Amino acid sequence: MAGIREQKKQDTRQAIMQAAIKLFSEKGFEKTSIEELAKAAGIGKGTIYSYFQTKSDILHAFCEDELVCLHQELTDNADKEIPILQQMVAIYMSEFRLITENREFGRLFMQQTAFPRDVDLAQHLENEDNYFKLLFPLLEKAQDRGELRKDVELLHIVGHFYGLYLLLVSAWYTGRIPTEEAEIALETLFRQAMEGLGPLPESGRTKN
Amino acid sequence: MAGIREQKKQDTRQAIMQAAIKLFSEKGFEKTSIEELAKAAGIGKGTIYSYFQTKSDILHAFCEDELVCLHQELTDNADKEIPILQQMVAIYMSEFRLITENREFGRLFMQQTAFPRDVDLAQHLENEDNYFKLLFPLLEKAQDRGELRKDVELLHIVGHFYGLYLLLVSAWYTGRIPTEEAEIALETLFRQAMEGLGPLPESGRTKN
DNA sequence: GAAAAATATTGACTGCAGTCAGTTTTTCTC
DNA sequence: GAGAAAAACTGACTGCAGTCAATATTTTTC
Repeated sequence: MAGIREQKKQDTRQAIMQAAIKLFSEKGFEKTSIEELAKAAGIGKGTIYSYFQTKSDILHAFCEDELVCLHQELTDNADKEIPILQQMVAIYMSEFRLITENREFGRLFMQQTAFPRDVDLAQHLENEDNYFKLLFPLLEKAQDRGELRKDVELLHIVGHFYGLYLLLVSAWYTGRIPTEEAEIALETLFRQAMEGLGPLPESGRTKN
Repeated sequence: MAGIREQKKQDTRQAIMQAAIKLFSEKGFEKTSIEELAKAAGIGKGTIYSYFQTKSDILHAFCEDELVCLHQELTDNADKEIPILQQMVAIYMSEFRLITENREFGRLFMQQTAFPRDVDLAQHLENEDNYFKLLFPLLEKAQDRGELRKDVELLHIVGHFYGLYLLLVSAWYTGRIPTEEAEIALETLFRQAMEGLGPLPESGRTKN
């Protein structure tokens, strides 16, 4: 049977990830060498490269895993009846917390996620699609409740929120938005997105 | 007098930039080594590092220069009376063209610009401030013409547009938006931003 | 204009990411 | 279960980014 080999592969991958989390957290990403990492994981240097293409891939894989869990959890447990604005803020804020928990990790992850190398595209698109699949139902419900326009594609709506999230993270890295103001800033941006930047119609703004 | 030294410094910097443009264009960024670059510029390897902190800084400095010129030119010559939406599309599209002209350059530039390393923060913030100063007058005029809400901070408006621009570039790198659809996509996003994602008030949407 | 101080330049050196030819381990075949 | 085929593992090796102690050039001082 094809059992031992598969099992070992899982174990090795796990060992690399474990060692990576430990060392990256202790010494930082840059200061940890692949050779150290290999030693800590109890394998040879070359082996790492049959599991991950580059050093930062290891980090990225870890973040990706965390995010997938987080998103799944959030969308499963979310209260789907509260206003979509609050739902989106909640989802993106927990992503934000994960990213900003470790400044250095987060930067590499965001750089790779927002502007991925061509080599990583296939993987990236798959992750992104899964992500959209999680958000779409929430947005559809919101459309049904009349909170969102129905004449705009869901993909565009997701994109819109995501763009503003990118801005938030960018502004955090430049120091324009400090951690403690992030949530309020995101809410403000999302509210602006809902209401529009154009002039108020004479009937006044819709709220929330 | 403090002339010869200053002059030489200018010349050397220029020589590095020239050599960089040439080699990066011919062989690509990754394939060009600092040693080659130094030889092409007629200086020693170490000297490069007293002008730029890292290899990608050289690229970044080049892009930054180009963008500063471009923005100045655009905002000077722009027709300040056409709808703000068209103005913003024009400005960001020329930035987009510059970025996407060379995929690899552009990626590094965007990664650095959106999520800059802490070492580069001071420089980055200065550039960003200059950039805002160029856009603010355009937005203020638009507010006066009644095209933009006056109860939203200019910084938030700029941020909003910039976030959507980040999204566009990101979507281009993932292949979700092909080059030829970029302009229409950006216009759509910006229009959505103006109109809002929330439900249409009974009086109907404002147009443009 | 000579000696001293300040600044710029240099390339040999270090450390590490990533490769690859050779070796070991697992699976398949009869 | 022996021998062949396939897959995984390994660490010596390569190439390059970035450093730094030594050297060269420019400016300042008297």
